Amino acid sequence: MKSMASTSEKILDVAQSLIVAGGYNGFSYADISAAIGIRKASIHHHFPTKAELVSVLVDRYRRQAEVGLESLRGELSSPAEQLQSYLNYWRTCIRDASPSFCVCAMLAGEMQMLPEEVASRVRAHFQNLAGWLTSVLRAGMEQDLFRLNNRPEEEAQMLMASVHGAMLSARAFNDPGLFTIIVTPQITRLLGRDS
Amino acid sequence: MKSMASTSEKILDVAQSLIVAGGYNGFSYADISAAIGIRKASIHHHFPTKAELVSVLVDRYRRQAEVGLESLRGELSSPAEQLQSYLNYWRTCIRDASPSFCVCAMLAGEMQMLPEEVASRVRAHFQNLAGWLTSVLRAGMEQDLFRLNNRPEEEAQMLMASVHGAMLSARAFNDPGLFTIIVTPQITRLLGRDS
DNA sequence: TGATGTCTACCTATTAGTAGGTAGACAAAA
DNA sequence: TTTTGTCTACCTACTAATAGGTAGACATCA
Repeated sequence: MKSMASTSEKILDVAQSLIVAGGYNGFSYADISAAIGIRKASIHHHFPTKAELVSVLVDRYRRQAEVGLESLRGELSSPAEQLQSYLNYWRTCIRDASPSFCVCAMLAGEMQMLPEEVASRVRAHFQNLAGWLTSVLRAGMEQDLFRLNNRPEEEAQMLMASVHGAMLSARAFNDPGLFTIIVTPQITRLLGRDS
Repeated sequence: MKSMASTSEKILDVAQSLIVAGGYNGFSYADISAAIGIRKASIHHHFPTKAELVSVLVDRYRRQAEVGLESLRGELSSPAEQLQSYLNYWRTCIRDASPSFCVCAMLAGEMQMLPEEVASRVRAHFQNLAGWLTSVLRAGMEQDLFRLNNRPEEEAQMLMASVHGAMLSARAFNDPGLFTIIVTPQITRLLGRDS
């Protein structure tokens, strides 16, 4: 009973890895079909249109992200540890090339030509993530763990941009380690003063 | 004698704006054809294959960027002003939605499925930009204008990631002002201590 | 029985790219 | 001076492959 993933979940898994590699226009039903050994028509049975497939995909991604981030927010760990865990997640992903890029970050680049139903979901993820980071930063500030030079919501945007930019650079230079090099000093900066 | 742009340059102009909007797979010869009122076959006359078209496009972009950055390096302005000018360029672009995104940053996201001839050129641009930022930061450090917490080449990577991430966020939130909000504090940080 | 999932077999539109030809500019040869 | 050839830029008309999507038959399972 190793992987009991349903067909529709397998479809979403493959679609996600294809989007991460090449964006919305970078994959087709034929690609998915070939990858999991099922006919195109069967994929249409589960997801009538491409826009719907990607919408469901982003919904699933958002749900997983929400759960993941929420679980970090437990009383167990300090805001500093929460932030570090978030970054460790991506560091591991990028090193192991599992999903070496955030689906929503990828789609955000194509915002202007995405079906509206997809675009709005991507926007929503960005809002969620910014919100989570803001609340963690604010908590850390109130506990005197972080010394912020800007308002928490601004520092959250800065951090989010660093993370996404670091993903891009790691990919452009084909150097997973670059992610850590870029992102770690930003945390160091929040924690204290000097590196 | 307003705009005497040659046909091939018009093709590149349109292609560039289409790539910025939707990436490599986000445009077709038919799109360009419709945009400038010329037949598809005529575009193939100028650029036999899509990979070649985009390669020439990236070459042109790199040349322009090189010239632009080089002109900032004149003795006239301090490293701090050079950095500021670079950011102002993008701030204006994003505000006016001209090319509201760096072509190479867009393509870097699709790295994994780009024709090799294109991918290598995109990598080269990232290298150039990182190099330029490194040398400006190093100069500023030596003149005691910047107080860096990390090695110049690392700070350059951090800054570059911030810029690209800020472009992405500005697009995701559909808020050009976000670019400045994200990027300005990074400069402030380099310049002195407190915001 | 009927719902679910998969299939074969198709459809139309679009993709990148090709074949072959036309009209005009320019230059050298007659 | 005409004529011949070459070149550039564009055209119409096509190709093979792929895109997303549909209709309906068949099987399995509750």
